[in-house]
Amino acid sequence: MGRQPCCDKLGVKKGPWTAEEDKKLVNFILTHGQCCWRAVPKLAGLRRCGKSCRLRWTNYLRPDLKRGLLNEDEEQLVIDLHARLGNRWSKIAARLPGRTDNEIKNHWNTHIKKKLLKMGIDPVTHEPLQKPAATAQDATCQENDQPNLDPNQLELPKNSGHVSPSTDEFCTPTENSSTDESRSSSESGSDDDPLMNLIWSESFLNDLSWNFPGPDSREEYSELGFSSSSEENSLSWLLDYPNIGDDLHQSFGIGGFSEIDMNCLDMGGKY
DNA sequence: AATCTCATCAACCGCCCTCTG
DNA sequence: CCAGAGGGCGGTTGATGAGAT
Repeated sequence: MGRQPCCDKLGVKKGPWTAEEDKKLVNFILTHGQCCWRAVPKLAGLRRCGKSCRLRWTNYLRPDLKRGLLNEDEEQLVIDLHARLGNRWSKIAARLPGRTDNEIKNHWNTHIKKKLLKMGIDPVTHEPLQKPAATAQDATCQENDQPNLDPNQLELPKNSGHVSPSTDEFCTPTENSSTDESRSSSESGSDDDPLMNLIWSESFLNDLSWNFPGPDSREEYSELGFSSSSEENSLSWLLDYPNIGDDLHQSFGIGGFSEIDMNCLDMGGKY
């Protein structure tokens, strides 16, 4: 019998999303809410798989997403949760407001895994690594001069003596988020994300002059060659949604705008 | 300046789970 | 209870950018 593919492969576009597609998707969801994903592409005028739409929305377009690297507290939380839950990224993500399973998974694979290995901890079992002989890995571990930790008290060295996370810290990662100094300069905490700053800036919120969607400028947008690889480009059209948060809240009860998030965004009582 | 290597992350794939008729 | 449809999840891949040589 075989399972029907989730979508008709014929004519289904793949690859990076364009600003135009993003616009269509958000426009549709703002209008209709999250309904049957399978029907979304057709109704929204997208040549995409429903799954792809859902993924794009949940991982990228949702307005309640935090951007930027996980800060130390979030990282620590991820490690703790992973020790208990394993690779259940969605469950882990559920405990980190504004973070997606994909994001956490990526961060785990690129940052945390290495960090744990350096500390001599098996990232899979959270047990101390066996040391049959002095391996290259062990050599790197020694620079930490850190004894193998009890997995039940997993704690990163940087965090030892670190005060428990305050709500503010949790919401607005600061410079201390640069746990991986080598990469963080260009993409440090969400505070530095120009896109989100732009979207949630006062001037943005107060600018009532937007008219969605302008027939000229916006429509030309995707033809200018902007690709979704650039957040600024691919999402700047979101500026056309002055009440995006309200709409989302009312349309389908997005829970992401928790009180915490509201505080983080510091929108001066906008909501 | 050009090329190579590595790291990152958005997106896809396919399996599994849940819901519905 | 069963089968099929749809959604969700986790693993993997490929494009891209940054740093090293």
